Amino acid sequence: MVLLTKELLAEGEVLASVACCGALGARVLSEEEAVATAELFKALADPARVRIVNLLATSPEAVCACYLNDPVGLSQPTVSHHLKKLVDVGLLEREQRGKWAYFSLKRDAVEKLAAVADLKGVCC
Amino acid sequence: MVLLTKELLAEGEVLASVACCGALGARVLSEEEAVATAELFKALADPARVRIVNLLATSPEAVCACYLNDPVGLSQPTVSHHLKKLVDVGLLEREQRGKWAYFSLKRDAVEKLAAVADLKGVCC
DNA sequence: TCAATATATCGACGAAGGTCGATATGTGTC
DNA sequence: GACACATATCGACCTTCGTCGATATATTGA
Repeated sequence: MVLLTKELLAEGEVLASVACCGALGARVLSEEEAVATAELFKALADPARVRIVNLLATSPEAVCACYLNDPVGLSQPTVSHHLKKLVDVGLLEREQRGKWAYFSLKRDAVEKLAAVADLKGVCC
Repeated sequence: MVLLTKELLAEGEVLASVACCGALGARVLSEEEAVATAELFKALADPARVRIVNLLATSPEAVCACYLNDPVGLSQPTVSHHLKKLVDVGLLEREQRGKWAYFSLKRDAVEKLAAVADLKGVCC
């Protein structure tokens, strides 16, 4: 079984789970699609990362990492760890501004997430 | 910090994470909302559960558990374990028909999931 | 070049979770 | 009631993951 993992991707590339997972209600998913879709949800399966995405979603502009440590309430290395996960999965974009790192939501990833999670009209 | 866990819920009640988590892009979430939202995403953060939800979403009617073991490709206890998780979080409905257990997507949970995942118009 | 600051990486630890075989529970049938 | 079958629970194992302190890397400014 071929899985979409870091080992299969060239160095520096993002996981980009959002680019290959299928809408949950559209059709029967292949195993790889199921794994990729789970990967996307897994990125949001932690309160700290939900908090980060929420903070970015409610901000009109990119947010400096230094403004995230306190609201999230975890140590700087841990927040950095979560930010990396969100970037790797393709949900966040990282921009270097001097010594600061700014993060923002990726438009296409956000749309993909909404599409994957949309099951309306399919069930019940 | 008060968390939404099984211990805080009366026996027989579902976790119902879908009933209390907030839309990611609407406003700044409280800690409890962030936890509940993560709980919902966590339910779909596994390929097997994605597969189950996908199978139910692409089926016009409730599906017997006995038809899920093979497509999911895991042992019967493991599939049962995943089904329980999905029911507990409020995404699935369980119906007993004779000796068989039938599962289907819960409409309100599905709508909630779509609402939570919808970030369009907020970011970028 | 050196000091200061922001961020990332490393290593380790404990908790949480997925999986299975064995077994218990529940339901219908004879 | 005894049996067969579907499903759930249990116990154990191993992996993954979140977290932190310590440290490395990178950027700015003097």
